[in-house]
Amino acid sequence: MQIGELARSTGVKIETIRYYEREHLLPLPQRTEGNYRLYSPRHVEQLRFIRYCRSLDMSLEEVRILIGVLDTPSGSCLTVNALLDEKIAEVDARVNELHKLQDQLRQLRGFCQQPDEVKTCGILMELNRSAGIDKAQI
Amino acid sequence: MQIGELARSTGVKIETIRYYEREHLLPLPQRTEGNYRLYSPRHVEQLRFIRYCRSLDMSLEEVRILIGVLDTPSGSCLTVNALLDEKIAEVDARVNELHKLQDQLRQLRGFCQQPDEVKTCGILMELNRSAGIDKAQI
DNA sequence: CCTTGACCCTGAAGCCACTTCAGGCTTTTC
DNA sequence: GAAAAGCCTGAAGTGGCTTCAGGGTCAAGG
Ligand SMILES: [Zn+2]
Ligand SMILES: [Zn+2]
Ligand SMILES: [Zn+2]
Ligand SMILES: [Zn+2]
Repeated sequence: MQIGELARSTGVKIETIRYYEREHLLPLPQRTEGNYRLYSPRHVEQLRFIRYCRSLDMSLEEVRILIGVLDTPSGSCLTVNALLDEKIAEVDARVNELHKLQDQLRQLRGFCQQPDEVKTCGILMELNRSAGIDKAQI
Repeated sequence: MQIGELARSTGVKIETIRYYEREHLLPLPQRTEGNYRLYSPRHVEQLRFIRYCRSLDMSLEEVRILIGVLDTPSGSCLTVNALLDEKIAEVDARVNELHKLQDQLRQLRGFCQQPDEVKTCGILMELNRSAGIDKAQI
């Protein structure tokens, strides 16, 4: 299976696959006489694993750790649990931030119901006012 | 006011201030004889405006647009409204994504109550299984 | 007068996770 | 035998900064 087919069957761009190879996240594939990469089902599996971890918002460094853990099957999985707990905490924190942001943005949007001139626009006035208040608070 | 004081009074790092200058987000300051930057209250205001917009998750490109709008006070503020609407939609979408992610992560975490060996860890097994299922779905 | 230390300067490179580009080779198809 | 599709490499670009290397400026103290 060459790189194009791997890309199609996983939905990962060719350049990304080569990038993962450079980053040692995918084992080096065999090569044809013409120097084309040749992948095995094992590569497909590992690439999917990487992408699934990425879809769970893990960094490549974290994926690297997980792959390392998988390669020592007799070790303990404490690392994995810790990694997940941290990730969960991060996501929770981010969601809270974004909830606040939603409130702020909606409130701000309310300051200009119908578009007027820039110099009287409630949004812009409020942006300037809030920037000033931040000043006072800090 | 030189750059250090500006940095202290706004909580923005010196390097970031210089970066904004390079990016034409802050007007060029005056210089002393020794080539030190000299800032006016106008700069303080604009820097705070930038940081406040950034705290609302706007990109520097979007901040640049807002600054441009502010510089033509007789124009209409349609752009501003559109920008905010788009931003609100983006944040809403991201919150939805993260909610799903929270569910996934918590469910995944549940697969390993107490740490066992890597080869029997429910989390790792589930990660591999899910990566495989994604394959079938696509 | 000289040195120390705080403060400032520039240009370049590093961060992450890719993406894009330039320029060229291999294989398949007509 | 020539075009088209596929593949190769190495380098640079993305955003929003941060960090680094290698300096220059300025006020205070000895
Ligand atoms: Zn919610
Ligand atoms: Zn308005
Ligand atoms: Zn939920
Ligand atoms: Zn476990």
